Amino acid sequence: MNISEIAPYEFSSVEARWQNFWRKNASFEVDITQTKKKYYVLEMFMYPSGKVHIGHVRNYTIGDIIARFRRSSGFSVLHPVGWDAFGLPAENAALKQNGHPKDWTYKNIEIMKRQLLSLGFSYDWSREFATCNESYYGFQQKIFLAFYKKGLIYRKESEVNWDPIDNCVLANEQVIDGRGWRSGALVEKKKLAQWFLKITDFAEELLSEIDGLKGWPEKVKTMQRNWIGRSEGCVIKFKTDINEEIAVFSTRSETIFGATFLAISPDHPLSLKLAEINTNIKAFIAEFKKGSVAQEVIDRQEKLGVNTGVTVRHPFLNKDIPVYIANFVLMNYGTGAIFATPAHDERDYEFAQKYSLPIERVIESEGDLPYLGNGVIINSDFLNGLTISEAKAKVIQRLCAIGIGERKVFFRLMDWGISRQRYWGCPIPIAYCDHCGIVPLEEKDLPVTLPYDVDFSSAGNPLDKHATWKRIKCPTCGKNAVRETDTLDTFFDSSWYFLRFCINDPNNSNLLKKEDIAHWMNVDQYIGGVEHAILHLLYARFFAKALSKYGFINVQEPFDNLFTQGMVCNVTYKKENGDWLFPNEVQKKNDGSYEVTATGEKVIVGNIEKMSKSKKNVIDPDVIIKTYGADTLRLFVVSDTPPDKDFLWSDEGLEGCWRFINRVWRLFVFAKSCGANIEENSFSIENCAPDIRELYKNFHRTIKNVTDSLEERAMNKVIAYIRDSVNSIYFLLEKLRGSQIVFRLIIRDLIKLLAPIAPHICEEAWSMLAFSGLVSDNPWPEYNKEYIAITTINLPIQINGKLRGTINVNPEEGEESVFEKALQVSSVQNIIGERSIKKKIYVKGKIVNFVI
RNA sequence: GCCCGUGUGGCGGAAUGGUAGACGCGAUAGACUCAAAAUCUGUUACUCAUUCGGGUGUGGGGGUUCAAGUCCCUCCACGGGCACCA
Repeated sequence: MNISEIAPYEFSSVEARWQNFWRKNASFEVDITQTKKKYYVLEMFMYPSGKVHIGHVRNYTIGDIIARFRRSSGFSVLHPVGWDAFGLPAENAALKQNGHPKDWTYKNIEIMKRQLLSLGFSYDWSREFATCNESYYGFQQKIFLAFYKKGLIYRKESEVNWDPIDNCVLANEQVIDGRGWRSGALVEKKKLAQWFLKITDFAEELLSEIDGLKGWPEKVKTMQRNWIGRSEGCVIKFKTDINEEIAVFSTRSETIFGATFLAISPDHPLSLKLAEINTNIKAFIAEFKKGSVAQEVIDRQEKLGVNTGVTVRHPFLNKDIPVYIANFVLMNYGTGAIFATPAHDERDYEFAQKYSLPIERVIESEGDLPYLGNGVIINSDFLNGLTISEAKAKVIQRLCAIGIGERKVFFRLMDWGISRQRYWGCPIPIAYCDHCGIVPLEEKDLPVTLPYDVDFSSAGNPLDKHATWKRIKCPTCGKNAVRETDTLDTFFDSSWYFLRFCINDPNNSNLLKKEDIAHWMNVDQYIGGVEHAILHLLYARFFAKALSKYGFINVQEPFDNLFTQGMVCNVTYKKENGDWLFPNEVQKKNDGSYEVTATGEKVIVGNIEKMSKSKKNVIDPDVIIKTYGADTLRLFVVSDTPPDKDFLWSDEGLEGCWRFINRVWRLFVFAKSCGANIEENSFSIENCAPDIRELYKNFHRTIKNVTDSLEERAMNKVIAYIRDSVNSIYFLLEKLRGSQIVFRLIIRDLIKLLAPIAPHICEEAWSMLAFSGLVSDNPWPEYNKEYIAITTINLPIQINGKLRGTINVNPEEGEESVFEKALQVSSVQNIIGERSIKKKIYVKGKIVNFVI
């Protein structure tokens, strides 16, 4: 048989066949009775938006490769799949298409599930659930009640984006340039009673335990640390001339002698009080209240303030300093008040300049103010001459001693607002009774299910407008009451789903069985986008801690290893008028430029950007799977680029992977034609021809390299090593025809090595070559240490650190003998000539270097 | 502004302080073919010599070392995160 005559690989029927086989045989279902060591692989679950995109494919392929690798390495691998199914887009789509969020969501799940199946992922489908399933959110309501009863959930007034025309609350993404997305009205800040989760109770733990997360990227840990933002400082009470105290928080207490004014937040109680008697202040606060709560607007704001007329006494100086209301002081951090030291703080400096307030230097330095660096304290009475840290310690001690200071730690982290004025979310199991107030529902009344018959035709929360749903009897007194009509933030849903996957039958079980959780947790490998580095991962960590504290489970940190994959990018194409074009709408011309295929219009090739619908630089996985098969796509999305880096789509690269799949296919078919069903134990490598022996030994090195690279999740290297060994096999193809046993052994292990990446073709080859069972069930190949031991090396010889030749030596050979051989190399002799050698270096098995 | 990260051929990228550029893409040549495609086999950092061979090269500059892409200092560029947090 001539290898070039082998027909192309018929992926389509093969892939469908094995997908059906795995599904029918529940090949990847697991339970806790298995005696093997457990391994839990989890990819961040998907929002059912309607279509799987290439970014998902990359994420889930990385996960599947790890899952399949661990499985064949002898682990019992839990690899579940589910849907993060509540959320705003379903409501938007329902509005647009006159449909229902529930129908829209379940229809999308069906479509996307079919897509996932067509990629051959090794999921345990028996554990699949969506967060909008009653069994899931019903249990979530139990968690809510438990947290509520423990005081971890509370109700508080909080600001929201309010659309005054539609009379409804807007999510941040519904505010566009400060206006409501539907009405176009200027969005206002409005206070509304909302539910909060006291995540700040766990701030210290959430921060300190980041250090123990050895398997997390440093970058993510840093982001979480910054987000929690612990700062140590001192709260200082200032006496005012109106018989009140103002408490300020400072981390720079050593600069207190430079304090020339106090600034308080417009939301500070004193501000509000003064507003009642001072129209200037009232106007200032009113102006401040306008405008959006959106961060981008706040960030660009100019520093503004108003003098209250109130003064405070400086604690150490015989002087009074004014109190200003300033828009840059935040009520929700620290005490909502600061002492301002313009000489050593940029914001204070800017404010002082604007309002012509005095600026007094208290840290010695040269150059312009504000000065933020280190130095010696000056103009500060008992602090003079001290360093910053000495002064800080001394002044805090003094403030505490005279009873106006207190050491204090504040966190940037704020409590998590969990209520949303939306329909498509988990109902909050609370009743409001005129007699009893806020009453939690009882467990027997759970789940509180979402009504299907809701009206989206007018603005506002459909649950609130529903005729009957919210009217209930009070669980305590039995009188008429109403339900809470807010639903939970979808981050709440995704904060514990990984625990639910541990339960055998998550759609029917009403328990979070401790033994199941104990068996599967922690997640050994979690994989997802870095966009969830802060919120989702922080909330999930918080849930694990809170649920453990209240006895539901016993898990401290849920994710042992975290892997954040890069984005999938592609070039963009535009018409001259700026309209974006899909890649399949353009074609390359002979001169290398592009034109619109249909019309011949000129095409501008734009930047490489993250694939997104709006820029139309998307690739439809379905089309790729149909044209090249799932294995080719899986191979492509992890080849070349390391999985944590951004991946650039290229049609040529994809073609290259398709060629490689066919190249190995031909190899498999060729191997089959060579026959051989000979037992391994009748084989001795010493009887082989030298080049075949070398090939076989090198293949063992490939096994090692592939295994090591998989351990470090470097799929690009895995593929490089496999390709390299395939090349070597091709090189000796005709000789291998006469060495069936070696050939068969190599092919057998090659199939195993490739199987996690391209499972369909490998399963097919495994069965075609009559190996027993499934390749998915077979153990990972092991390498023979003797075969990879190096017996001769090509030793580089350097002169003054420059490569001048090589010699073949045994790595065990003695130093003197190596030098002798090295000096005989003609290129080395030519350079050394008559010169004397000052120093000879031999690093065993590595290098020779002569210094002349 | 602060905190991370990254900088290597035409491109994606390899390289426990020890032969820089594995593997792939692209390019290019040969074999096969009437021809093309596919396939198989070469070549492919730059540069001078175009024969042996030499020189230069991992963002720039400096340093440590027998030896630096790798370690240290410094500057530059790009990417990301946070950003009135007192």
